[in-house]
Amino acid sequence: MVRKTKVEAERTRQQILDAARQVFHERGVSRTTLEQIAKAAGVTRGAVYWHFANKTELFFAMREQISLPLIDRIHSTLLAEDLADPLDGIEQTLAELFRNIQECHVVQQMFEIMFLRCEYVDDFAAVLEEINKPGFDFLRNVEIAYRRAETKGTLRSGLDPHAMALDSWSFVRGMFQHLLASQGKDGWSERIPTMIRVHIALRRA
Amino acid sequence: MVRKTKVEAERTRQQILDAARQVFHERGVSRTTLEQIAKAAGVTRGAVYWHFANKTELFFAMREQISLPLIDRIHSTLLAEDLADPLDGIEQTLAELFRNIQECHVVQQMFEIMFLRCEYVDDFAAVLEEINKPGFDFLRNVEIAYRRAETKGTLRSGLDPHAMALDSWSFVRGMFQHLLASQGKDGWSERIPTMIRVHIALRRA
DNA sequence: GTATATACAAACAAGAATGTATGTAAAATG
DNA sequence: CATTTTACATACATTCTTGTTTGTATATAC
Repeated sequence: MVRKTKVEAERTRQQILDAARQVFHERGVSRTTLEQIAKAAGVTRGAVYWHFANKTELFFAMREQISLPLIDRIHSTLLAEDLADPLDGIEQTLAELFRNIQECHVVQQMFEIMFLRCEYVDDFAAVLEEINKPGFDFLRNVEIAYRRAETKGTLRSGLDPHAMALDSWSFVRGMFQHLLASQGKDGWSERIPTMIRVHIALRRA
Repeated sequence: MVRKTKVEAERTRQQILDAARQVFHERGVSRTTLEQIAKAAGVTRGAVYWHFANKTELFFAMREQISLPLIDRIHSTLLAEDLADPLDGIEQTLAELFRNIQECHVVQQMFEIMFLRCEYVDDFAAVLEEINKPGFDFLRNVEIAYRRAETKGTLRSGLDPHAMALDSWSFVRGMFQHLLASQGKDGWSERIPTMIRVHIALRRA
């Protein structure tokens, strides 16, 4: 076989990452072998071991590549500067988040791997904390948004912004679970926008 | 080695089930070997293969033994006959549900296995549907409770019982995730009763 | 243009893990 | 009391995976 140029090598690296996502999604992380990934990527295990030390490192690389950009996008929308009603900002952010998942096949696969096809033990236990971290950021920012709504008087009086943020966070995480666990069998996808609207409407003045 | 009596055999079967839960929880389902389970149960793989055909069957047996009784308990509380305010019934049911998880070590381990240490592929994909089913039952019953509250006038007017049930379901499922994923590190456990109260208060008249 | 490092493929060695087959002593059974 | 199951332990064969090692053609650096 011929030696590849640097750009070609980078492309096979990407192919391996893509193949890993596919196979992880299909067989579960623990049960996929590097051989399967290599085959799906059209290379041999040699190439995989050249680019990644082992399966764990490959998994982490695959995950970061997809989730990091996603996280950035979310926060920029949530705290957009002075909206007329911050509650609209929250509503739109949530809607956009779920739209992202439903429309982007890659993101959806990644989430399904994270929630349904990965065992968080040993090396992977660290991933859990990395998953929780953006959650905490989200929680904090949503609370800020609710607080702004309180100031502007669009939040129904008597509602505590912190408590509302906690409730919304649970709501979001639950929706995630539903959406992923239902595997698109029930009509979950279509109900989501309505559910988000109802959830926010519950706390409008 | 001596042959055991029937009751003794039943006890080793139970020991294997207990050991399986422990080891599944510690190492993740895919990564635990029957050898590890056997060792933890104080027997050999021979005993495991005698009582169960393979790891999958053992997993299913372990799961059913714990989850079935739990499901029964939930529904009986949720639709308790004519409470003054059905919303109180929902609140109490949720509180009790989470208390169950926090207090019963076995239940907690089982849920952590299901949510964080199991890959839902191939044989295990069927488990997902079994998990979803009691969820649907819960959803339906909560909706009934909300409808009763509407009739009694304790549900804030203008709120749709069905939409409220969906919101509550997401809320519960999200709390599950938080509770299990946080691994008891943050002060989640203590906040839960308050969160439940807030969630229900949002929809009181 | 030569030397060297690169980007893999191919071969190798070793250790699990699984399923099955065999052995066996004691409990059931009659 | 003789026979037959039962409830395992032990041994075996086979298959998978993994990690490493070796080989090599060719970009790339100088």
